[in-house]
Amino acid sequence: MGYRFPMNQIASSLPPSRGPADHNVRDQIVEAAGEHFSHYGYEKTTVSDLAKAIGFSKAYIYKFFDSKQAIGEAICAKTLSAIVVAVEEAVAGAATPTEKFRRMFKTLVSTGVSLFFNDRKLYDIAAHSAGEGWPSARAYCERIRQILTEIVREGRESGEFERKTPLDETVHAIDLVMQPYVNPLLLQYNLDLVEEAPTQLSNLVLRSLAP
Amino acid sequence: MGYRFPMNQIASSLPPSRGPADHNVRDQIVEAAGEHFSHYGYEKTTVSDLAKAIGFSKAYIYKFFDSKQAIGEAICAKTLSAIVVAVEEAVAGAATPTEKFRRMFKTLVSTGVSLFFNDRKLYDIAAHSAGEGWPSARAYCERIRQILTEIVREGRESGEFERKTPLDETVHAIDLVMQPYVNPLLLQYNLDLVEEAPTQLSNLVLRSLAP
DNA sequence: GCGGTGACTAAAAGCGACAATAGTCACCAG
DNA sequence: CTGGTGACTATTGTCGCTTTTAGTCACCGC
Repeated sequence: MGYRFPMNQIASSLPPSRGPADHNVRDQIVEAAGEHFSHYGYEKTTVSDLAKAIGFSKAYIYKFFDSKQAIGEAICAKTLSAIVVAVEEAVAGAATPTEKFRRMFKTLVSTGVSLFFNDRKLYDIAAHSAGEGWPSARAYCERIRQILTEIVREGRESGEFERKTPLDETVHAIDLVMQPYVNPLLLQYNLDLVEEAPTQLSNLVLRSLAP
Repeated sequence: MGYRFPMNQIASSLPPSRGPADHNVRDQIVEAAGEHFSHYGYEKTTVSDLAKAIGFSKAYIYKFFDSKQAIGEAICAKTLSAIVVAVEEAVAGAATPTEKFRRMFKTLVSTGVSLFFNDRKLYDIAAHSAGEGWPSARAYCERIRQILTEIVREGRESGEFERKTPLDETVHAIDLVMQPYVNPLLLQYNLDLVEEAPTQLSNLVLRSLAP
């Protein structure tokens, strides 16, 4: 039996869903939710709306999801996954760890901001998710940290970055620096810094990584 | 004629007040506001409450302040000044620029957090102020940046910090790093990081400043 | 003029009745 | 046993109304 989520999707540690994992109807729900949430927002779409959209009763939806929030989580995970994918692609296209880090940071911010402006409703879900510490948001931050760790590790191995400080500590500190731009909840308060921050902070971080 | 605010107070660039600058009644208003806001919060205290507390009519208060918000600003400025003073003292007690920076960051966070837990009502005003970009909050951030600039400048002169990158840029980047812990609006979202962040981030910043 | 106010208004907060919604459950069809 | 639902409830949101509240102004006593 396959895992509950498709490959590059962010998997919640404790999936708050029920019913069969891969089921046509489940996908239909997620799809309908994606459109409705994106159009009318999380609050303004009722579970009945989703039921109507896929031609089933509201009660049937609860065979697949524990709660409306669980549906929100699924959408949120999908949204955040898109950012992760963008970051992964940007990183893959860079040659050196230094460049990887720069691109990672920049892509992270720019996709986040673009989500904010082009898909505000979905962004709001993500922000809310981060604020409440939902698994989807946690998993997202965790994934970003992993990518970061990989970059730093690679940089250390190639001798491009210093090797004195403990890896975990370094990564954690850099993570703290990026946090205000990674976390959707915080990003919205830093929109005015979004132009300068990635470059300036990348410079600072990279200086701190110099061997 | 003296300036509108006592020496180590944060002065708004465009003082949104009216009436004589140093007037007994003005001080009484500020004092009463300090107590009421701190006790019952900004929203729950009415201007009439303040008037009653000092034994004058509500209308008279508006001879000294443009609006309730202006009174809020005064209180906010006072509150934030206290943080600045704490930071200045901590910095003054340190020998090297490195140590000054460490203490600055640490004091900033710890006084901010202590404000959050011990004077929540006042903290909320400060957070609101920062969110709305009131002059008092701007001035506070500006003052923090000045102190930071001074430390970096001193460190550069003494050869403790690198001198290659432009001073402004360096300071700005460090400022960005500290922002989530300086800005009361942001600090409240980072309370769980408050233990580790100052040390970890200080380490990172200082590594980036190494000559 | 200076120190001070009550009476007014426009806008917003508070409130209670009512409607919409999340979530459950017993039950039905094949 | 799988696939599916209508009818129910407890909670939450919303709407219109009343009360408060920020802010003004003309005016008073000295």
